[in-house]
Amino acid sequence: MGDQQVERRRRSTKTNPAQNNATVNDVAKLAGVSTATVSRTLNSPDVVRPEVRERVTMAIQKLGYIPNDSARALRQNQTRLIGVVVPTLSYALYADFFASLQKTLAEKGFFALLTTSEYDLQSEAEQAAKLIRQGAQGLVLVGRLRDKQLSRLLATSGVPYVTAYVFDPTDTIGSIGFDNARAVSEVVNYLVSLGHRKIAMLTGLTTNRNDRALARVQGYVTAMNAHQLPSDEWIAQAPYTIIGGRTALQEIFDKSLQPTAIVCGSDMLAIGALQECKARNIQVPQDISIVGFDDLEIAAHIEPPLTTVSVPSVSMGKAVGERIVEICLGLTIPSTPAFETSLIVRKTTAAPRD
Amino acid sequence: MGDQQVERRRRSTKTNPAQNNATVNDVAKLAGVSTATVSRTLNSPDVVRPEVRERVTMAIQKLGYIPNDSARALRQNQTRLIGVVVPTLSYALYADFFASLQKTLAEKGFFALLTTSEYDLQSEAEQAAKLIRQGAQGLVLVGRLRDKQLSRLLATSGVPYVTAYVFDPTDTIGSIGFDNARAVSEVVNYLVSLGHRKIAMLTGLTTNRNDRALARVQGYVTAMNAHQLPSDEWIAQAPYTIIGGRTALQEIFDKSLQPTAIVCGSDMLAIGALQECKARNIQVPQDISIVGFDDLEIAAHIEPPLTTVSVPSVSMGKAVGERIVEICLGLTIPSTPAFETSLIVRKTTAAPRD
DNA sequence: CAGTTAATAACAAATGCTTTCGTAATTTTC
DNA sequence: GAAAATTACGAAAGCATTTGTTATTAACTG
Repeated sequence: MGDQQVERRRRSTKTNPAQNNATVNDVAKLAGVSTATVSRTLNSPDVVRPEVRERVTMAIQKLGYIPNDSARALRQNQTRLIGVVVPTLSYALYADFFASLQKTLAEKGFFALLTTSEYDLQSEAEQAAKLIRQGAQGLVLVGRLRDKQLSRLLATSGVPYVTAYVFDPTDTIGSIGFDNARAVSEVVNYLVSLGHRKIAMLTGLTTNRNDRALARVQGYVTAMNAHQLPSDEWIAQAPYTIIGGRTALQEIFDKSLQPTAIVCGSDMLAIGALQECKARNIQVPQDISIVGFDDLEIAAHIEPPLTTVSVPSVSMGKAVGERIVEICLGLTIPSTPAFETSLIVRKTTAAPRD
Repeated sequence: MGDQQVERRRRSTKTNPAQNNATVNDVAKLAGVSTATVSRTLNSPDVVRPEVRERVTMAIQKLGYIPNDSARALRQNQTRLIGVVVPTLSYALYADFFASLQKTLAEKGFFALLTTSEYDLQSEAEQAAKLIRQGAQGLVLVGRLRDKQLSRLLATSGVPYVTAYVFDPTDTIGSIGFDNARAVSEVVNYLVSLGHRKIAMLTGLTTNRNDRALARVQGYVTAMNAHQLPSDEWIAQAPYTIIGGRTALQEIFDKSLQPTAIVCGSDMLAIGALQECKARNIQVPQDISIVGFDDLEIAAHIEPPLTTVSVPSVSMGKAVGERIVEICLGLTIPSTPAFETSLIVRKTTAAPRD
């Protein structure tokens, strides 16, 4: 049997030319130990004699050895990659959420693979599928409403996931968020307590089945009903942008409705509404009260400072990060209660005239 | 020789309990072919007979087989992971940049591993090191000023990288950005042409060696010198926040300086300056002109709309994505010229009084 | 129809690391 | 001082792929 070709093909497939190349084998050879010992010096230094450890460390230094994580991942079945799909990064809320999440993951030795869905559930499903294929060990998603395909994939692949920004009392392990509906209801209650009766709502697009937006509308409708106030006509939709806020408010006015207060599904909508009022010479809060949602940095700094609902993006990001890591590591998992939002009253709300 | 223990330890190390498990082997068995054929149906379908291909595809379907990317990465030495370190995500500029970059990478089949440095070069170095260890095939960094350690690591590891937001004419391959200094010089020139002589500058923190901020200050100083105007005293630093802008402007006023125009290193600083002026009953632009930098969405929508410098974050993100992929794939690489910024004149600039 | 060629698929090696098992060396125990 | 226990290290298997080489079959040629 000719086995003389064993050594023939060495280092044949080198996609990346200038890549670092030292392997655990090179280190072992240089340090005069076995690869097992090199691995141990790296992963459980305490079980290798200081003297040997030193030698190995020197060799690593000298060769500029960097462990190949693909190999480690393959062997340990552990990529330490968490896939994250957020609607967008252009909205500060999600950017902050992700920043917090990423920081938490980093502390645990995990990495975030970030993609955006642009508020499209089908795109979300595609992104998630790609992330799983790429080796994501766990997934973080925003919202609980999702594409059928994705539901199936999550089930069949068995990849654990955590959802953020909505709270599902039936899943206190995998959902971390707050009660969007209740938060908006409280806003409505506050406005009613101020004396408002004609309250409009500006919401983000619900056509693409955005469950956060949907829940906020729901909260508005519920509260209005509870106060026996009309709501159906008083709702306008637009994208979560300043322009969106302006056009949505125009739409309300175009129906000849005369709201004394406007509840917005996001601060950007509220800022747009504020501008539209300014353009029409409507005084805020004297003529119209406006309430935002999210409490972005800018909200406190516009004129007049915006009354809004503060959302715990940062603590949610942290909690989500901890949770998904716990699940991936198979640790025992305490259930998480809903996070709380809080109404931040600034200068865009007041009692209606007379 | 006893080799009866070969089969003893099977499937022993299973870190992740509920993970998908079908391997290429299972698929091969079910389809009645070899693993090689399964691999080929996936990667070069044209070389396998349609009939067989069909059988394999069915088996893949049936088992819900998802290729293990760690194994593929190991074998091909190709992780398709690009590490990205940006200063922060809380600033919309970088969020938009990343969004564009990520989208471009996704189109090429690559993924972004995102971390933030919080404007700290040492942290940047640490993040980059982690990313390389995690298997990043290429790196995207912001700015060209970096920690000594990181420079060394980049050199020894041979991991290719691209820098963004600054342009280095000596490296038209690895640097993609614009001329920060010139952009600010043009702002100064514009203000001088309007008749301004007392021009202050509000800059981001330069103490942590932020080369974008540094270059912007440099551009201000150069232009002021060219016009034989004083500049040294007229500079104040603060973090890139609204509050930062307010305190920085206060600092200027506290020196009893009476600027008629203020150049800001970012829109957030400009918005802060604007607020400070409002608080002091200073009219903008009648009493003081203010110019921002970045052209965030909000800039066009505050009152009065902000004159600012538009930065090509999105096209830069796209170019960076294409470039780093080209490099990783070893493609031929055209050099990139500097991107252009443009001054967007809105309502916060005017000629000074008399 | 024998012989060459082309097309497919199987075999088996190789990727870099971790980890089990075994053993040699050292320490502890009675 | 011999037996037992402990410690430190090496040999080699195994993780799930890809891929160069070889074997098989089918097609084609003169």
